[in-house]
Amino acid sequence: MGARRKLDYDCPIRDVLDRVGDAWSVLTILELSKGPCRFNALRRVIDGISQRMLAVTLRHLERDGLISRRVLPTAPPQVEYALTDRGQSLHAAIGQLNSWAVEHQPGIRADRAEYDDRPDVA
Amino acid sequence: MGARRKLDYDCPIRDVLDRVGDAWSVLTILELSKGPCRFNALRRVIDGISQRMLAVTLRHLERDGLISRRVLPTAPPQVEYALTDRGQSLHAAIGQLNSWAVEHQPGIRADRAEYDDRPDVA
DNA sequence: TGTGGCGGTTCCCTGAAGGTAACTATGAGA
DNA sequence: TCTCATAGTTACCTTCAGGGAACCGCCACA
Repeated sequence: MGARRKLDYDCPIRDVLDRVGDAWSVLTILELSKGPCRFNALRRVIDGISQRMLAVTLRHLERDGLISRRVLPTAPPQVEYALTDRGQSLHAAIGQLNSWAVEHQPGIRADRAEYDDRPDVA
Repeated sequence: MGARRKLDYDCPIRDVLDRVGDAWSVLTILELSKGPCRFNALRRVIDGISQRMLAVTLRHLERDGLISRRVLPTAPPQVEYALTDRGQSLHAAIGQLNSWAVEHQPGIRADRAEYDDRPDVA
């Protein structure tokens, strides 16, 4: 949140919004919901994300216990990320929100158009 | 979103995240879910919000058809904001997310503490 | 004739988010 | 031997969201 106001008075939903309000976090969770994935593979599939932001995002998600990080004992060591159970459940919750979005998007779009069209500068 | 990337490829959830990812929008919806409220009353009760951000937030919510704006024919005209049906339903969806947050916050907090404590700079 | 509340709008300026690019080490393959 | 991929980290720089303050017209009250 741009506003670093402390309206985070221990409010639980602020914790989740800090993740869910972040586009990269959501996209990353969506990707990982399809199955485990490595760093550069994620980078290639999450269109437009920078190396730095992917690293930062993954660290945040890992810190919150939403994803797991596993280093594979391969030649150049590869790192596999996967959703934890908690991450899965958040993915489900996001799905709920997504359903709401899908259901209401047409109406929202229409209202926006109407709002933008009316010249009631009055 | 700081990133003005166009990962908004018509993705419905981006629309809703643009509102839900915004702290002020959520707080405003939460306040209005208790009942209609006027501008300055909202300002007083939403701790820390600036006049400008309240105006901006209300306009966004109104544009998306989540709240209604009604000018009362009083002496100094007062303006009453209220959740629309769509706003109510979003409030419900936020409630779902809130439940998730409340349920998982202890675990998240614990994992964060653990993550921060371990000095595996290795 | 102020002063205050109503509901905003406009300006400027800062602080933080995030992009870019350079750098790290290791091993495989040409 | 040179180059690529693996997974990051770090420094630098730009952008823009949002805070703060000033300002608006209007009316009531004292």
